[in-house]
Amino acid sequence: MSKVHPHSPTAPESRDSLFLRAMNLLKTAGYKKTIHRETLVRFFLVNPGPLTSEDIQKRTKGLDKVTIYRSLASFESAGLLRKIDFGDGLLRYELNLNDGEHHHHVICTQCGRVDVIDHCEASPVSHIEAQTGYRSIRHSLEFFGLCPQCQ
Amino acid sequence: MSKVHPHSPTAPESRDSLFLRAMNLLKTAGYKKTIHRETLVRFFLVNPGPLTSEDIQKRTKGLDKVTIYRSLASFESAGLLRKIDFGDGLLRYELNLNDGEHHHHVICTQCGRVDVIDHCEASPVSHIEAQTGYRSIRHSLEFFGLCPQCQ
DNA sequence: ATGTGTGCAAAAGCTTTGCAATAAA
DNA sequence: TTTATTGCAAAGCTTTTGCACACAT
Repeated sequence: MSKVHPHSPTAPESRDSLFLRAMNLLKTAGYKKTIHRETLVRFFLVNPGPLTSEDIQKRTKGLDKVTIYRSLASFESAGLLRKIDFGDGLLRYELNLNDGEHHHHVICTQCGRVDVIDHCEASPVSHIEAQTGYRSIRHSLEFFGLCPQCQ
Repeated sequence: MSKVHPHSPTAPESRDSLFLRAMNLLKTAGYKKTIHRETLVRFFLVNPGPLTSEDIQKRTKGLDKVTIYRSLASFESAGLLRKIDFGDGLLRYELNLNDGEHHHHVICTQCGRVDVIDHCEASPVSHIEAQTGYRSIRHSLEFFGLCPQCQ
């Protein structure tokens, strides 16, 4: 259901290096190295998401649903993944190995296709902080429309 | 749970006029006038939201949960309300009697307070359309942080 | 009179939790 | 050996659906 069209075909860091870095993040966060976690990390390196737990279960046969949910929670807390909510009742997870650079998505409301928008163009956080008095602000920004194929 | 701090203390249009306009939108959309719907419309005029179904049920005693859900759906389809998703598993609804001007929110991750951000500063839709080929784009943008009281 | 709205109960759907068995360090 | 992880089943939660009765036009 979640077809994802990647934006950056050439990765600057090798997959092996990313894998090691990811496993290290898990270790640092106090998580043990298990076969399932390795499988899931490798899976996300190839399919960076955003993916639902169902997407993941279908494409990594043999993994229990609960194991997936718990792994996703660990990965998020270790900083490997970030959770995304498109507002359709399903949680999605996306690879997040470059914390700094965040991006957003356009979701096709017809077919569910997801594309990445490279540059974040939301209002500067400093501006919102000044206007509202809030601090430590993060934001969630997603676009919805009809993809070229569905128009 | 959803405390909302309004941004615009003075309404340009009288409450009675808004009420009539809202009921007219319902009528135009083919919905009948019922006591519950009138109650809910009046409630939203005083509490523009965003509010969860639980917020609404607590503050309009006597209304059945299912009636609320179905009314909210009618109101949304008639254009009175818009649905908002803060990503916490609860749907919220907000008065939407001025379709044109849309705004966003800052949500306190500690106490749940919600403030309004008047000006939308997301990337122009035309720019996203040109970049992605998507059409009929709408967007969802919410900010999360610590409100002044919770810092 | 006809079709819509309402309320109760039950179902759905995704996500979490409990617990005993298993595996990692 | 001590602590975390896994898998199955069961529970939790919000939201939706079914159906008979009541109400609006």
